[in-house]
Amino acid sequence: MIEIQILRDEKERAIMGLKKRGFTEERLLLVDQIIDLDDRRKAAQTRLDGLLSERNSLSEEIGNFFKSGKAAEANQLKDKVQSIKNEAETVEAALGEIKVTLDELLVSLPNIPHSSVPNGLTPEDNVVYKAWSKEMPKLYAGAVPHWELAEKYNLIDFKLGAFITGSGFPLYRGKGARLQRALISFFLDQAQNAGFEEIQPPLMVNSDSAYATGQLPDKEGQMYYMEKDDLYLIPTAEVPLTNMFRGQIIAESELPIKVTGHTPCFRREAGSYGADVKGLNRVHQFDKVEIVQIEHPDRSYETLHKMLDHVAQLLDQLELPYRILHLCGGDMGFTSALTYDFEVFAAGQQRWLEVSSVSNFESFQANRLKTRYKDANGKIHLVHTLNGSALALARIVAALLENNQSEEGIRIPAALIPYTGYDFIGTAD
RNA sequence: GGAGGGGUGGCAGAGCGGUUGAAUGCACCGGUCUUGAAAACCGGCAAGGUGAAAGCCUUCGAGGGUUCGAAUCCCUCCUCCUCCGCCA
Repeated sequence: MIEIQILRDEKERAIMGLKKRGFTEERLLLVDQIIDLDDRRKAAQTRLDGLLSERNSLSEEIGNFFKSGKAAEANQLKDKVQSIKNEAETVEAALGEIKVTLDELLVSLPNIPHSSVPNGLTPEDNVVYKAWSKEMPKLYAGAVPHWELAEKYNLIDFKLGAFITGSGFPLYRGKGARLQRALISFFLDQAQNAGFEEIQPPLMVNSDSAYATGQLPDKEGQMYYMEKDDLYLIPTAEVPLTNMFRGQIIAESELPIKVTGHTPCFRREAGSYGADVKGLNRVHQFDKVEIVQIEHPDRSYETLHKMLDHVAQLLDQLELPYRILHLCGGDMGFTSALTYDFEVFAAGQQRWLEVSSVSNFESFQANRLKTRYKDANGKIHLVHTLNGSALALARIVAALLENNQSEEGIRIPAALIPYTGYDFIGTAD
């Protein structure tokens, strides 16, 4: 949720930013509506406060009258208080309505894109921030996509997963399952080396948490929901990891706070179809290691780039060709101010697959989370929150299998061998 | 799932209808003292809204109710602890 103060103080920047997200002139009126509504909120609040103040002092007087045995005077004042209360009730109801409307409008407003965010509305408008300059993998003539490799070497059973649960729920087995475990351990170790504290969070969250990080109400349909318990299955570890800090006031000296965690991620992905959803390209359940930082506003962009370096280094170690995209205004998530996507080239399909998304949310999430820090002067400000995938497994596995295939089998990159315990997947397995 | 007892400031812990936003202690910050530190002493120390400020208002797990007035009484929910049952 955007800070109203930003709309007031930096209205021009806000308008410019929202235009990048494809806001029409008509929708831009929202900004003025919000400011106007906030003015009305203040006026109503001031009036209510005045009435309550009056009520409080009269109540005190009544107390004093009773104490000194002047019941008649006390009862007289009671009538006066009653009329004040009636008025206060009316004002309070009006104020309540204003607040509800204001909140609805605010919640519908996405984050203001950073000034560097490219113009454009569709994924085609994303700008390549860092291209792959080295060699692309050269495959032999009989190379195939990962779903065929998975079947050939008995690594992943999509049919069995579909039988047990439904499509989009792969079942990993043998060396396939071991590869999953290896990647998770590798990613977590790397994150730990980079100073992130390892967390194992709950995999279901309540609506307060989903709301605070922006999954609700924006992406309600994206999440699996358990009605009986009013809980959501997490679509990413970002939700529980960021909510660790909901409502907290952190000492400035403790920033940045860095946490990481591996979790399965559950996504309904309603409405997807075609080649996009083949094999591991898009599934309902996949594993991911997420990195989250709570950072001082002055340093958040510097930190964002450090996170970029961290992800890049992981891909280097896995020997996967990748590129970094600077997402355009229209393709960025609702809560993000600046997002870089990492795409890995999957040679068996000859296509780029998104494996990581690294974002700075500035104070947008923090505003809903009410996560703040106290500066040296004792002043309290909202923190900035950032997160990134480091990394998402399913598509990494896809690229790993496809790019390292040969007639004999699949080679495992050196960095991973200590974790897999094997260096090759062959037909003999 | 059943029975009982709790949820108050960063922590501990009073308050149980009328200057209680909240005693007291610890922690923390500033000062005095000291060569320095500790101790001792003095002072400060919740958040949000509004306002230039003084101030005013709100908040004692959450929501609702009673009352002129609620941290204090009533109802609902959440949560924690103890005991019983079940269980990886």
